[in-house]
Formats: sequence, structure tokens, C-alpha cells
Amino acid sequence: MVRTRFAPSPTGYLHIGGARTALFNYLFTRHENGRMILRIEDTDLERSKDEYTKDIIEGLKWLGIDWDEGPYFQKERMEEYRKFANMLLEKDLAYKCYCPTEVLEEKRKKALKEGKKPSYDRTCRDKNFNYPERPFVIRFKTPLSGTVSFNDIIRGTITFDYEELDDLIILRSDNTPTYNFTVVVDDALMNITHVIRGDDHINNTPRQILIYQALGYRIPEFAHVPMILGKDRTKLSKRHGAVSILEYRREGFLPEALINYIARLGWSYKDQEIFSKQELIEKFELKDVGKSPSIFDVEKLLWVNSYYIKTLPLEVVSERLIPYLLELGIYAEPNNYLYKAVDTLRTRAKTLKEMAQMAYFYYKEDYDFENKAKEKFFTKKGKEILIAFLDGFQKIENLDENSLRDIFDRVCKEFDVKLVDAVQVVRLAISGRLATPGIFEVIEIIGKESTKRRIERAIGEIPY
RNA sequence: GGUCCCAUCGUCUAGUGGUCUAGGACACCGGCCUCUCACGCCGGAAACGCGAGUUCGAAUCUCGCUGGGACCA
Repeated sequence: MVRTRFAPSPTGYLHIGGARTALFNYLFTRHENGRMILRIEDTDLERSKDEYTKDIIEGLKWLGIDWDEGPYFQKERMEEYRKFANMLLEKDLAYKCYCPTEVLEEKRKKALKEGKKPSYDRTCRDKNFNYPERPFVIRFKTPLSGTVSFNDIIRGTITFDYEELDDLIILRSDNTPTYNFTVVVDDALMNITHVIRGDDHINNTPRQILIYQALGYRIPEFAHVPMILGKDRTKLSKRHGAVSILEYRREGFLPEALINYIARLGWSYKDQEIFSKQELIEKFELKDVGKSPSIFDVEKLLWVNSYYIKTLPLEVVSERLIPYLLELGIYAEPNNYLYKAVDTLRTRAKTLKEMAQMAYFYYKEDYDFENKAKEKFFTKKGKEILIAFLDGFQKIENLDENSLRDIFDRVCKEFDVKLVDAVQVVRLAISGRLATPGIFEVIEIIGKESTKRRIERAIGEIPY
């Protein structure tokens, strides 16, 4: 049975990179009918915050990445780690080190000065020191020579020299375990079969393998997925894209779009660009994940997002728009009016936030008229056109395209202007803008009375 | 600095020795459609980092170089 885990540390928000790691874990697990565990690695008490834990969990839920066990919190498992550290001590696979920090620091500086590696010189190894009164750390006994190799599902064989590794600390002097140790204890105890994580952990893997062996547990499969880099080609940080995934929700992105985009970042299936979640589960395989880092490109995300806005069922898109309308002070109901409005907007908006702004005039009549447009169209002649249009408009019964077109034709003839000019004046009057859905559909949607009021208001605001 | 990883259009990628005059997508440019803005459709420009080697033949295999990244300190 395949068992995977997503194990973020709550020292930051769930960003694009973390979300993708979670997604790959999820897709792989569902594809294999396995179980996925969520584990919060909150042993760094200083930097871990509940706020981040909440953000991570909410982000995953929003994306629809669900897990089968957990969340487990490492903070609650401290005794476990201590137990295993002491076990290694007893088996002589680890030892107590009493070297004072100052001394270590000095040695490190000296080594660096001489151009040597600043690794621990193993002073306390094999000495069996035991001073009950003095502070100590527990160090792991790394083999002095030889190599470790592991077969990474994505990258193939990776080999390290033991000589490059020093005797890492597994339990600090304050009795807290270190990262590389807790990860292995948990992955071992939780029966994780596949460790799928960012490739910033490749360098940790050889140490961890050693610990698995010392603990006597089976070594899992590893798959290190390449990083997602910012536009400057460095690790995603707060400067560029490392904002919470929930920020994308705020900006009006759909979870379907994020999932689709993130999946295709570093993974591909022939020439296909659009995948439903179900399709991803069917087609996703770790071996098809690329090895090179990829750069996050908002433009393409926007395109994917606009695709889903255009193709998801109208009712779904409409309902998802409601919160964004609320942000603008619009209380919209999921009714026919909304659906019709959204239907005219969905080919024009790339995000829901943008769509809400575009939809403002459908719900409110207090919009401002765009300044430049006012100058150009709300002239003396513009006013006359509006008056003439309104005159014709009052007389018609049906708001169908033909009737409206007739009015425009007459107005155009009367004032010797092109259709586009007459339309733009009216468009500006009834929406406040020069770019809107087709004017015939807009009028039909907002209705006769509202159209009338809007035009009257515009006429009133033209000072000629 | 050491270790490890990576390398096809600006970006995401297809490609696993001949079918590559290197395909698709985003973005970009031009055109069509058109009441504006979009959508859509058609077309265009745009890449195998460099150098050796293996081979009849290399984007594809090997080595070196260069470049980028991550981790450790």
C-alpha cells in the first residue's frame, strides 16, 4: 500500500512551490490508491506560527487537495524522538558530545581560514564521555568512509560520499530533536513508502538514509521534484511569488486553474494543456516529472484561469463571483440576472475579481463616467444623440436587437454619425465605460426602466 | 568555498540516434470577425549554451567547459 506525506513546516504560508509538492503527492497517491498523510513539522518553536498552519490547511482545502490521515503535529511527538535518540545512544550508533559551542565555533573559523571543510572534528566520538552535570548534544555516528546511493524516481541514481558528512546532531542540548532526525523517525513510524518533496532536500537524503538504517526501518522511495523559481531564477521568496496560495483566491483565481497550471509546471502529458483533476489523477506519473527547475509565469496562469472562467458551468462561475461582488458592496443572488450578466462577461475577464469590477454597472447605477471618455463623447452633440436615442427608446416595446438597431440607425442618419459613435455615447451613458459586452445584450439585461434612468442621468450630467 | 542537482523558443514544455526544414501552449506581432472591449479563427517571429568524442548519422549517448540553482557553512 502506497503511503505518502506532505510535511510542511509552518514557518511561512503555503506558496506555489509547497502547493505543487502537495499536489504531486496527492496525484501520485490517488493514482496509486494509496493514503496521504499531512504532517505539520513545527519543531522550530521560534518560527512556527499557528497562523501559518491555518493558512496551509485552508489553502490545501481550497485547492481540493485532501489527505487521509492527520494533521499530525511534531510538537506533540517530542517524547518519541527523544526515545529513539536514546535508543541509538544505547546501541552505540550515537554518542554524547560535550564540546562547548564557543570551541566549535573557533574550530570552524580556523578550518575556514585554512581553506578546510568546517565540519565537526569528532572530538567526543568513541570516548563514551558521561558527565551527568554538563550539557551535551547527541550526535549520530556517521560512517567514516564509503558512499551512499539512492535511486531517485525523478532523477535516477544519486551518490554521496560519507566523508562529506559529519556527525550530525540529532538531539540538541536543550533536549529538542533536529530536523533530519524527526523526519526520519516520523516517516519510519508512519510507514511512508514514497517521500515526494522539493529537491532542496536532496542533500539531506544521505543522512536520512543512514538514520533509517540505524533505526532498522525500510528505506522509502524518494522523488525530488525540482523547485519553482521566481522570475529572477532564484528560489521563490517573499519578494516574488512566495505569497499564500490564498492570495490567489483573493485575486480571483479558480482552484481548478491553479491545480491545472501548477500540475503542468514541471510535468506534462504530450501536448495537452488542460486537465481536470480526475484526468490528472489518471495521467500523472512521477517519472514524467521534469528534472529542471521551472519559473512561475503569471501570464500563463491567467490564461488557464480565463479558460476555466469561460468553460465551467455558468451557474458555477456565477456563484463563485458572488463574494467578489460583495467586496464591491454588491449583494448579488444566484439568479437569472446574475447568470445572464456573467454570461456576457466570462469571455472578457481573466479573474473573478476583474469580472466583479466589470459587473459593477449591472448592479449599480452610481458608476462614474470614465474621464477621457466623457470628454470625447459627452459633448453637445453627444447629448443630442442621447436625447434622440432616449426618445426612440421610450417608444419601443421589445428590447430585442432589431428594435434597438432601428433606433440607432435613425439616430445615426439624423446626426450623420457612424454606428460606432452613437453606440459609444449610449454605452458610456448606461455603463460608465467604453468597453463592455455588446450593447444590445447589455440593454436587454438591465431592462427598459434602468436604461432609461441611466440615460437620463447622463443627459443631466452633460453641461451643454 | 564545499557538496549535490539542472541545461530545447522570453516562459511552460514535446522530443528518448535517422520521421527535426525541432512540435504544442502562454506571451508577443500581423490579419479576419466586429457597436467598444473581449472570445474565436487564420498567419508570423522565436530555441536544441559551447567544445570535443562515439556513430554512416546526434537535440537525443560520453567527457570537458560554461551558465544557473539548491543545500551546508
